Amino acid sequence: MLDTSARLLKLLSLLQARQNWTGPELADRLEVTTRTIRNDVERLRELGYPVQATPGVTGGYRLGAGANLPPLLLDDEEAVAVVVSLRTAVGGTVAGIEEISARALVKLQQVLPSRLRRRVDALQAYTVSTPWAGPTVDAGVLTTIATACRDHERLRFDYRSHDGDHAVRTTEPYRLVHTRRRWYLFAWDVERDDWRTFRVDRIQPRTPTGPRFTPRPLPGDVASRVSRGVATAPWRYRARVIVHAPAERVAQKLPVPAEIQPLGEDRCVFEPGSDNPLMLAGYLAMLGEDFTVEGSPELVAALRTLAERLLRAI
DNA sequence: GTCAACAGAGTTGATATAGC
DNA sequence: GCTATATCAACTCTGTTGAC
Repeated sequence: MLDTSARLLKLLSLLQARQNWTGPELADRLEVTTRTIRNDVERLRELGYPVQATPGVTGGYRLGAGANLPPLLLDDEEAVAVVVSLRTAVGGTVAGIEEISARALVKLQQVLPSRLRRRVDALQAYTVSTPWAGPTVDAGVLTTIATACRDHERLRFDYRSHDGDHAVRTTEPYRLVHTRRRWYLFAWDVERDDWRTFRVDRIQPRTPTGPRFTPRPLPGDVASRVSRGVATAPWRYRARVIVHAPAERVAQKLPVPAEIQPLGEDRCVFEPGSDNPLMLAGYLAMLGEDFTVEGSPELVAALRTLAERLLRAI
């Protein structure tokens, strides 16, 4: 049997690991009687931990949210994951949390056992992330949206579209999706009566949020839907491109999911887009497959420019 | 340093009560 | 019927103190 202090920590760890425990379950885990569990729960409460107890058939003990964050007991894997996440956040795409993340990181590294510190250092030393020069997202905006998602409250915000237009949108927010180094809000657009994806760095929420709404069933896999939405965003330049290769092979070479339609066994067609025709030309050149452009004189001109530049290079 | 006495804390069992 | 809460009493363990 563990001594009292060790058992209290173990009990706290169990309560943090799972939402609901019955007295007999905890007693079994800690090799004491349910009476002792009750004493220990009482001690945790005296120490400020909000242990909630529910009587009845579906009853049990659970650790509630208190006024202050209680000390968290992380196992080895969880501790490594938190440190790596904090290091990523220090140089991440959410503005305003870099310094806070660094402070939390210092605290955590101070108490990290040396065996775990070695693992974290190894991960840090042998992984490289490219610096992000794109728009960052305000942490406060992200928190406001996430809270509205959680509480099922309508969200009104000023939205700057890709062509610079400003509009006020009223949405029922559902999910925040992080893909391709950008944050997106997946929401039901109340005025357009349809699902929409919004870039969070273009959102300026109007507070307070509300009123509350009844959640709708989500239309399948939100992450995939957002990825597809990003790939088919309203680019300034779009082109219909026939690729002389099987659709499966082309799909494997594309950096983002796209709607590809097979044209027989050896050809397929898709419609890539970009705000810059030269970038679109480079993107198609890197496919490593023969292709034919239909329409889009801007893309044709960009391909010609690119081809001439490459020829001059040799 | 060792031992006994003592106090206090911790654990357990039993029982009654209340909520679901 | 199951589970948590509250109370009381008995037992065990541990730390402290004082005598030798």
